Amino acid sequence: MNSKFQNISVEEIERRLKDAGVNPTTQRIAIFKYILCDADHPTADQIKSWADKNFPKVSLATIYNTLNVLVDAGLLRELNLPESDSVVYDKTLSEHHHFLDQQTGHLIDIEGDQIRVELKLKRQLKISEMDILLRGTQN
Amino acid sequence: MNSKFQNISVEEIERRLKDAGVNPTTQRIAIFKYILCDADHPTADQIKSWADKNFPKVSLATIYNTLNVLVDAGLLRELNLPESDSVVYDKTLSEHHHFLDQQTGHLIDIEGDQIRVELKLKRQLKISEMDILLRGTQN
DNA sequence: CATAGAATTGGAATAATTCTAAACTGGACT
DNA sequence: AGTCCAGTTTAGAATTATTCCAATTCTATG
Repeated sequence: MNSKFQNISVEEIERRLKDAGVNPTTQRIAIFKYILCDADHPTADQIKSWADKNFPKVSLATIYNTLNVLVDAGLLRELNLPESDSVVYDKTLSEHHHFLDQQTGHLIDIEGDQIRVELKLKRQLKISEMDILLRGTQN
Repeated sequence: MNSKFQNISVEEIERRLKDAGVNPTTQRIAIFKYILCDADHPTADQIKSWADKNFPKVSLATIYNTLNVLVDAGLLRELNLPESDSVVYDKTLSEHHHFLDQQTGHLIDIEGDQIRVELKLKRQLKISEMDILLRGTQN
């Protein structure tokens, strides 16, 4: 159920791109499908490595362009973890947080319903977003 | 009480450095004092700008060296916020989190006692650290 | 099928940080 | 005071992720 590796048809990918107002080009479809179906919080470089094995040519610039387009369209989120120099891309759009396994470096999504936060702020703050990063180990 | 700008004597700074096993050189004392007394979540570049006005010469490499030494000694923490390309340094060592004012870009410490988190994790995870970043606006 | 606007490309540019090798400092021992 | 040495500082080169740029290639539409 919670499988990271899904099978989504090219048609479905195209439809999602169009619905989000993104022109579904060959490169965008391929990159988006890879992220949705095969990858797990990939970096631009990991996407590039994968692309090099599966396409005649996709330039790194196109990968960055595409990722930015997808993020701007709300189809992906970018995550900037302190422990990595590279941005990783997150296909999960529902409210969620993250757990980083300090032994393996593996990043796991934690759905929003698994964390309840109670704020007792002294200041008058209007909170619009909240990022939580848990660190630790898995048994 | 919650003042960001404190007055701590050079002797006290030296003592803290020594206690943490850090050789209290002129540059380290100056930089550490600046962070503790005058700065608010500064970046290396901001420290460099300040240093340029107050010293004949402090190289940027020394600033980075010093910051790394202080972080390794547990005298500072580094924060890597998604919205900035640069690391910022945090003098507050007690458990706390952060609020980022999306209008001003200002970063505010939120003490640990103002946030209560209840975890209902499905997986068996042993949590050792938790970073929370709130975003929003101030009234 | 012509064409304009969008997408892609390779390579140069940028920016934060680290690396390197040389020069400098300051305390310990004469 | 003079020498020595480990630790520190320095300037500048190197690294790395990402963006920029100008030129080329697609693609949808008339």
